[in-house]
Amino acid sequence: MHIMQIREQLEQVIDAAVAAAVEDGSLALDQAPEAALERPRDESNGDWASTVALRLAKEAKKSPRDIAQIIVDHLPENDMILSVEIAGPGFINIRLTPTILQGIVREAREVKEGFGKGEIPEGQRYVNLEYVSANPTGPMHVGHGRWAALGDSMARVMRHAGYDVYEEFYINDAGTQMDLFGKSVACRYLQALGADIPMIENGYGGGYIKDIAQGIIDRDGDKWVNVDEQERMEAFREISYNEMLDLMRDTLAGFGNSFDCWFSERSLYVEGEDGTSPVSRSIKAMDEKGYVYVKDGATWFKSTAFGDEKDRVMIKENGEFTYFMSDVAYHYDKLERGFDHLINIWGADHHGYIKRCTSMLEAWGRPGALEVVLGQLVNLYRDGEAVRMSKRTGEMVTFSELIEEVGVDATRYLMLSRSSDQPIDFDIEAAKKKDASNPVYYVQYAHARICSILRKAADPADAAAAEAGELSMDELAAKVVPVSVDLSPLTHESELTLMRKMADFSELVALAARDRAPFRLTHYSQDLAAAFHQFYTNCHVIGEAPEVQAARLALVDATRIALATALGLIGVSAPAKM
RNA sequence: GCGCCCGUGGCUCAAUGGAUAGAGCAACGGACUUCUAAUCCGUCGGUUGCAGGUUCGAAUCCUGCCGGGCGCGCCA
Repeated sequence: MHIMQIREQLEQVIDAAVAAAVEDGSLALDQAPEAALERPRDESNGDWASTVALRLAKEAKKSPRDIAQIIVDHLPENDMILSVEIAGPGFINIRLTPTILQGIVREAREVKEGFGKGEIPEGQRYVNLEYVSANPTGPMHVGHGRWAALGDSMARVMRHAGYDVYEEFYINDAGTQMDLFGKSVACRYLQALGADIPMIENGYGGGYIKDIAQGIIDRDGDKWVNVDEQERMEAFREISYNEMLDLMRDTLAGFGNSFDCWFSERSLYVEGEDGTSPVSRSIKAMDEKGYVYVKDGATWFKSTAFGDEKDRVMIKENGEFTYFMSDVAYHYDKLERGFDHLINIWGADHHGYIKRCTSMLEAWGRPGALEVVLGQLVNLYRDGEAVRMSKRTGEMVTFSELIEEVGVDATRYLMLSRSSDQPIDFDIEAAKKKDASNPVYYVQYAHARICSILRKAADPADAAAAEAGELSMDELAAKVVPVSVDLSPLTHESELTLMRKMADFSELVALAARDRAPFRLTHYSQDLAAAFHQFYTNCHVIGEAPEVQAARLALVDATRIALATALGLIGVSAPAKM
């Protein structure tokens, strides 16, 4: 039986019991209630519990415990339920037969990395997920690292749950900031070649600007000194832009991100053969609905029509476009590209920007199409001391430096281990520790232990092949124990606990996807690892009676698959050895 | 001032409106001649910021305070 079916089948059993009770007059109800099944937090309260009796008390005019007893008395025959008991104020606690739980082991081994996959109807929508979108005027900071981890994991989790997700990086390569960037580099260039000039106002002060300038000197020498100022700025702007973009691509690729698209803001202003651009088309579409007007020489979007606190300027009095104009065109372009749903991950400091953006989608007749996930910021510490994050003084720790020092796995795990609406205090020294205080190693260690068992149980030649990388763990496991092995020996309490935890996986993935909350996977992977470590302590595998050893090997392998899949969804590696 | 987010053991965090609020770290005490001790077991630790309200039931929902973070441009 498939995991997702357990809940559904239990619901049917409860529904049938209620219907039977109504049928013979033991319960008086106007309409059929929900089965109200949940997973009790405390295992001693069973595998599943229904609160239906508690909810029905008022309508049925009986005490919850009496109702529960009536429902239990009417439960139909079935092969899933081992035992039922009424507890507390009227909970109906259900314990599943070991056979049902053992089915999880077989399923995991059959579907492997597809374990826990879902197909929710909502997921049929084509989702555009835009995140990081750092300005190409400097290296990424650690906050961007959090969005990189969050966005990537959200995409993975949502895909696993059945969504069709397209990952996009928006490059803010238009506007005055880019010019300032080019001017800043030009300034450092001239200074390095002996010019006694001050840094421009509002220029970029980071040390990397000097590095870029020095790179230009190394390549081109002083050939830009006597060039027209505007021409020099533009040339330097483009050189620096490409250098920064390459840097970001490298950093993100090294972190495990893979964007389907790097979208250039500039492209929004480019006219096609028909003489229109996303900018012109987006305004036109808005205008046709009556939400555009001109006042004081500027062109406005009437966002107050949708509850925004004030209308927003798209084209300034002087004819320049605002940053907001780009976003109007950008979101319109996404719709034109056929996305059904848009998700943007933004830093919490952008929350004041949300209303005007959701308003534009409403103006185009697509209310609700834009969803903004706000992430709180990252506070960096080193041994408890706050690390200053000043871009101006160049004192900041960049994202790539952080990855280099802490490592991808630990960085990802820690970045994802808190809900995105909570700020993270990220301590670099704590993150580097490879001991019990660092949960990522706890989880990975469980996986490594499993692989070790499988190698030990295997033919020495196969084990050697696996260590040499010639045989995958899936292949090794298949040789060690067949999928069809008899699982009935798996009845030890530690084994049941482990299987119950695995049975939670698909619902957890669906929840994490629905709530855009990949942090649940970190908690889940820790729980699963804990269940395995306990099993490991309590149940020996190799050297047990043949049928017990075989069944336990299957269980161990299923755990490996579940752990590797869970870690994979947060982008953390599952090492075969530690 | 207005708006958004957040207050849970000493620390870091959990808990689709459910049962006795759970884990880990730290502290203390145990467990390796046996598949990896990066592990396991136990003890200690709480008026869920405060006060009301909603209901069979509230850390969770509503209102008001207190405290913290962020935002309120024809900037990007």
